[in-house]
Amino acid sequence: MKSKPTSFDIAHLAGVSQSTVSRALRNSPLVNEETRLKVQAIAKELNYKVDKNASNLRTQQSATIALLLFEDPTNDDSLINPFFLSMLGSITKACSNKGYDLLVSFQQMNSDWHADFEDSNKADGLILLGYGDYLDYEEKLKNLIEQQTRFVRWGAEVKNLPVISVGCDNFHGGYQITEHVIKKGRRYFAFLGVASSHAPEFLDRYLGHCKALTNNKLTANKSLQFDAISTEESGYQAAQKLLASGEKFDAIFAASDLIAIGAMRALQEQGLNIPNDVAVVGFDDIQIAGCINPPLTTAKQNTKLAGELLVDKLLALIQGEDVSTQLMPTSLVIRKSCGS
Amino acid sequence: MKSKPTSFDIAHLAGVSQSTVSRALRNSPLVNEETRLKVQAIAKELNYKVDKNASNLRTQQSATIALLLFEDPTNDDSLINPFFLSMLGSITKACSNKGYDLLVSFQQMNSDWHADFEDSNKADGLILLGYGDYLDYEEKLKNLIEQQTRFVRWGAEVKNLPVISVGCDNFHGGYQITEHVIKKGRRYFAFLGVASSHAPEFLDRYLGHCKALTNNKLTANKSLQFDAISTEESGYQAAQKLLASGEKFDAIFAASDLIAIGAMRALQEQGLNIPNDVAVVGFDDIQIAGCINPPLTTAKQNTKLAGELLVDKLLALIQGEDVSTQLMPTSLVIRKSCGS
DNA sequence: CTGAAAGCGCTTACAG
DNA sequence: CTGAAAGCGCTTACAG
Repeated sequence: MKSKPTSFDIAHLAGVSQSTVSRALRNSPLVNEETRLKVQAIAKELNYKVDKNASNLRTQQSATIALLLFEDPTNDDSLINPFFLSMLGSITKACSNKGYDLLVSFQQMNSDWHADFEDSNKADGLILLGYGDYLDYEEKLKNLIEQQTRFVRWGAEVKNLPVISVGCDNFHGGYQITEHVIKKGRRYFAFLGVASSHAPEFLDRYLGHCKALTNNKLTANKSLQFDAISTEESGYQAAQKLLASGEKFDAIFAASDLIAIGAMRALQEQGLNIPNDVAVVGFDDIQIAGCINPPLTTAKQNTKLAGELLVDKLLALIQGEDVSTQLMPTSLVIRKSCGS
Repeated sequence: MKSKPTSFDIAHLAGVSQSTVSRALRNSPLVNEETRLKVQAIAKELNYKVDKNASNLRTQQSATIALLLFEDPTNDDSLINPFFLSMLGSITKACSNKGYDLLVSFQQMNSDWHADFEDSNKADGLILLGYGDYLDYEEKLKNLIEQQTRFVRWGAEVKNLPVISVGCDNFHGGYQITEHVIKKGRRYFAFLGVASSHAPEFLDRYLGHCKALTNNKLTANKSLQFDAISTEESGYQAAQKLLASGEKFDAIFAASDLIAIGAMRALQEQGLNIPNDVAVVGFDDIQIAGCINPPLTTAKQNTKLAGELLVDKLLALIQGEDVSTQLMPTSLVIRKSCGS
């Protein structure tokens, strides 16, 4: 196994200095055309590649972004939430379009996040993506800020902290989808999802939901709100509690598609027809949403755009530009689960 | 913005040499307990992190694995195939369990794969994952071997090349699922999927399928095989060709779940009942498979195990150990689409 | 147990 | 346009 060629090997073969090789390979205008071509030809022949560790060490940057994907530890699925998986795909693509590498690492929300700091060392910046108890999370954000780590995150806007977020307009999304179902004639809405400051995104969806109700002269009944985190199982359990409560309802707004899917399973097990007996709507528009029976009406979050925005903003931040938080609109995807 | 502390800063503060700092931080047994604790305390206080570029340059390794995810360019979905997304998740988790970072990059199957070589420079090894025309792909494998790149790949065994693969026993999976449907009383099987050396995995599934037919005294009718790549749309189109062909069939074996889902859409649009009129089975067991209507019977590929095996084998390879190709069994997941 | 020193492979001011 | 040289921040033989 011959060892990898270095720029000195090429210099030797080309009969020039190592400095010139380095310049030629970087397409420096200082280098004579002829010399450059000669050097590049030899480099190609030897299959030479610049050692990134050396060049990064020298230039003090890495052309690498780290993605921190964290999850609520109460979710013991070995599967990652499909919504975040979709974000992961879109971020990966956006990075490669920008010529950046992407370092991916998983974190438990309740862990020490040692890795984030380590990663911040191998990467020029961080993208934070995941879910879990927001109050735990906020603590970690403060740490990152203190470390002067450059990062952006997916989620609701953070008040009182200098953090760049990209997220969806959860309030408006919740408003819009609720209003749609109201127009279909439903009156008694249950909400499945944590609606507290522990889950700001869900809370915003809930507040939009409530606003739509009151604007339409309906009352938001707090006894029809049941906590759930974003898993199918949690949605199933929340729907069972709802059914056991004896409360009257003809519509369910689930804070995420996964919750909606679990709720639908619970309802169908009870012999209830969706949407005739109960309309069900979700949030996210994960890929499964269109394939289940009945297909799920939902508020779509544009993951492709989201990934691009996150990467663009982080790169701008790294360049030292001014960057601001951005809310994206959601779009209503009407399928059969809501009665039309 | 203060610059990052180095080991010299710590040495200065601790009143020891920089060498000792380095040793202390690496928990070298050579260092006095007391000195070590002192150094580590200061490092923690300054929020010092070892510069990976420097240490990697010095040690000539990176504790990083690169994942090359490539796709057939004919698939213009912005979404990644859910099966590979699931593999991505499992590989990411397996890497972090082993203390390795994962660099993810997308490649177009028809591109030059420049990045693979570049990545091989930032990473200790490569994992190849994706689909596309196998014949194009083989050429690239030869290049990698020539570069003496250490890599493992997901897929069918490669003959005549020294390549480590981890894959499923596609032949047996195809056999098993076909036999199950035969036992349900079906006699006329269509196969949707490319069945040629351009797609070795699909071909193996097809061959297993044919073997099950002949072992059960049925004939594999080549006019009931329709090409499809692994997308919903391609499955939809293949099923339409099947319907238009006028051939008689009471069962479809789709080479992947995505193809099956597209085929089901085509059948249902024609008013055909699944499974009463036509049994449909797929391959992979992607997450959607259990949620569609009717739920899809399929041959499950264990992505969690696959990710772990890929990472384990690559790390063994990096350690210079002997590693061999491995086939994993698939497991039959029986749902309603096949008539039971 | 500790320190002085070499060197990993680059990039880039500096001098010509 | 080119070369000699410094230096990025570590790790680790070598000497004590």
